[in-house]
Amino acid sequence: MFFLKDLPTRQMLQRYGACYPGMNTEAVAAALNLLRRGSLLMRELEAYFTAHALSQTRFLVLIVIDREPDREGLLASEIADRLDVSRPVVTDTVKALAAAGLLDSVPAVEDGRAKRITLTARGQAVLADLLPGYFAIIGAFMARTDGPGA
Amino acid sequence: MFFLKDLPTRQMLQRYGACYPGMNTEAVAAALNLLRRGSLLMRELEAYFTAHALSQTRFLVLIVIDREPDREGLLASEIADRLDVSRPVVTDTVKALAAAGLLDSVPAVEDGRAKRITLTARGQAVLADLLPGYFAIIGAFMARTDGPGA
DNA sequence: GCTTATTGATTAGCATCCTAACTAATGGAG
DNA sequence: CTCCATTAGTTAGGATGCTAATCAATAAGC
Repeated sequence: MFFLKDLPTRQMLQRYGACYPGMNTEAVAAALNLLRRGSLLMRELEAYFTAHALSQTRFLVLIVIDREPDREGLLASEIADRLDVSRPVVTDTVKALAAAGLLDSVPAVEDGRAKRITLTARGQAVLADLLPGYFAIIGAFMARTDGPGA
Repeated sequence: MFFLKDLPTRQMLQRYGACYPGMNTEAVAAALNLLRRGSLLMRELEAYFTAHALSQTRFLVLIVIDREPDREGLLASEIADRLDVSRPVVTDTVKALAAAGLLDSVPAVEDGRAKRITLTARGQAVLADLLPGYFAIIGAFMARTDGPGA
């Protein structure tokens, strides 16, 4: 998360640019906007998930499993591959979601080390319940911040 | 941080949109791009700071103090105001930066509760050292991802 | 002037991320 | 077949964020 509330003005950046000749003022201004906007949206989404006893990461775990319905569930390592989080995070997240009844985790028959992780009916229902609000928050945020002030 | 590596295609979003009538497909696609790009840049910047014994947040603390040279340092609560992090985070961050010799923290004369936090000469030097690399990472990232594929 | 509310900062406890090290199962080389 | 490298998953320990509760100093009410 990028926590700076008031981004430097173009003027301030140009002053920096004078000191650091290689710097692309426009690119930096755009990047700081990207970071700040992304962080603000992230905060809103995290609050939404927290209010529903989830988190961004837990939600994304549900999503990536739901996204491949032809597969008979995913392995933990496959989830980690699709999600740019470390394996231990997948272990903990899956454990929490299974405890909440949203995922099932059964040993894989073809590989004694692996586990097949699937959505339960309840997991699918929770996902379907959350998506409209998720899209609504995103839509409202973009409408609010996509203008000239952004 | 937004961890989903492969964003949903427009086609997948449109299928979702069919199920959830209120959804603005274009806005959602743009928002997911915003989140993912922001997270990728954040990762690069965090790696840069980690390699220099700092973190994004510690760096921003240095920045906000440096940004107001006319003030005789900032109070911890003023740092928290400018930085959208909780007070305890400021307490810990300032403590760590002071231990590293980058900040000074002296009791405020006009208010027995408060502390005036200033950059040391070393803190200013570290900041000046880090900025060129920071801007370079941002510039490279934007050049790489700002194109049509982004 | 004394009591109470507010404010600056910290502490305590929790959540979630990471890397490094570990266990257990698989699979390939000889 | 046996040994060893690889792979799946977990555990352990550390960093960093949060909220709620606490302590101390200031400010405000009567």
